[in-house]
Amino acid sequence: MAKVIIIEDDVEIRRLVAEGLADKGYDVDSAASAMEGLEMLVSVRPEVVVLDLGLPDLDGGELLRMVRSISDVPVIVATARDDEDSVVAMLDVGADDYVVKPFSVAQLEARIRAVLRRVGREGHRAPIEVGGLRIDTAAREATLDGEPLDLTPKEFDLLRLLAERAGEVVSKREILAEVWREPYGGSERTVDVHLSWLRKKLGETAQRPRYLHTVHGVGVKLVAPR
Amino acid sequence: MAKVIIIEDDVEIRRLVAEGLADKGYDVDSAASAMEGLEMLVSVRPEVVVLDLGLPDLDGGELLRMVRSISDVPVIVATARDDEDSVVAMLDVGADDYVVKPFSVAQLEARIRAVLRRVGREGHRAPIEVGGLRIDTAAREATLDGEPLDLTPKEFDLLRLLAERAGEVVSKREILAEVWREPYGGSERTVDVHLSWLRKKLGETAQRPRYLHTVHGVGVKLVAPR
DNA sequence: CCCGGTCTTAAGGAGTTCTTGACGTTCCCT
DNA sequence: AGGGAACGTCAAGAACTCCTTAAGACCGGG
Repeated sequence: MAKVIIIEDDVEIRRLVAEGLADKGYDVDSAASAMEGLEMLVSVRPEVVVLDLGLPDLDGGELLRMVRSISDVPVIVATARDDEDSVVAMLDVGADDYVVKPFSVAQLEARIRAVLRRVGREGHRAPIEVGGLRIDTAAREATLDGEPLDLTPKEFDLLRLLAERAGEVVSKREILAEVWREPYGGSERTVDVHLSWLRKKLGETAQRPRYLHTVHGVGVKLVAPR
Repeated sequence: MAKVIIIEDDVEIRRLVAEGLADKGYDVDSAASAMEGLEMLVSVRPEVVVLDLGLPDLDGGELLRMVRSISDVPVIVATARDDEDSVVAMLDVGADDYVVKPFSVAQLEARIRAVLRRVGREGHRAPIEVGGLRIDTAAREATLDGEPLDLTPKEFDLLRLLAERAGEVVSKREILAEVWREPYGGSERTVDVHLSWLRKKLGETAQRPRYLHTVHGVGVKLVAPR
């Protein structure tokens, strides 16, 4: 399973987390200091880093920047109490997610899995094509019959999800889980609204669909127009 | 048999349900709090979760969202009294079914079985074919001799159920349980009406059946016409 | 600090789908 | 053949889902 490294100075927490994750099948290494963590990063090449803020030898933000300079590995920050400011700062510098101490191992694992899922999916693949639609996930660009579509982030994610599963009906709940993953969903109405906007940009209406077909009571599916 | 976890703070109910289900052959674990439940979710990896609303440490909706962020495991919500609003909210956030307290173990087990049957079927991604009928469950499309059938949700579910068990007589009560998710209530007349509509769309009548044959006093079966 | 773009939420209205009850027909059993 | 139960169909209203618009919240940049 996935390789994880924990950078955390508190012996107790380190051991707890390391063992907890190991029990769940992760391949875990841990470092007690920033320096040790950096060395481990290059030697172990983990798929996820769990980084404690408040290390004795180096400021967390500084360390995160250094990590980012050598790798794109996802970093989950563990912060003591609900320190909003530092969390925001961390996300700003490139952290992927965070947990607030005290956290359960289960909670941490949930974040790890979410992060892995996310990056796993973003492995740049060939652009998706459905009819005259072309979705370039790497460039984050979409075109319709060669014309570029000006999509907002959510619209793009929504379109990509539906295109990845072209021909398959996707429920709104599923869409919420996939596209709106932070911080745990919203209402299905929101999906409706974004779908409506997407339709407008695709030059179609719900009554006269070309790509986006709603399946009453179930969800939507994207199909190539005939 | 299937692994189930119960998340319920009331000791009495927890014990009752856990023992009741264990008697029926389920592999049951129980948690007394939301946090414990989450940990159990990742450690035990149950096939079904029974979740009590009104836990002391976390709002049910919040917990359900967290569960959903980790896994797609079916969740059956147990709600005190007939709290319509919270039930609707739960289903909206991704609950699969619910029971209203006080509920019997038998009742709960019926729901569990229905849910398991349902998800077990999701694996069947391959379209079903019976004679000139073709039912694509992923795309939620049905065709007859290549011509698309315009079916309502219930009609589609009904046709799929019968097609999955082609040649076998299915009772209306069973249909109600599967398609209408009402193991107890529900009028069989409703099934008749939908069957009638289905027949019309299949281009046949009850008197001159091609696919849908009623077996008087027993139920209906779907067979390929000869 | 304001501004533009984006997202969420609320609400109305339109359209579809479901349920119900009635009534006629068919089937089975005696 | 007759009676009763099960079944088939119709029509109408209830219930539900969906679409769209508009208004405000939020966020980052100028």
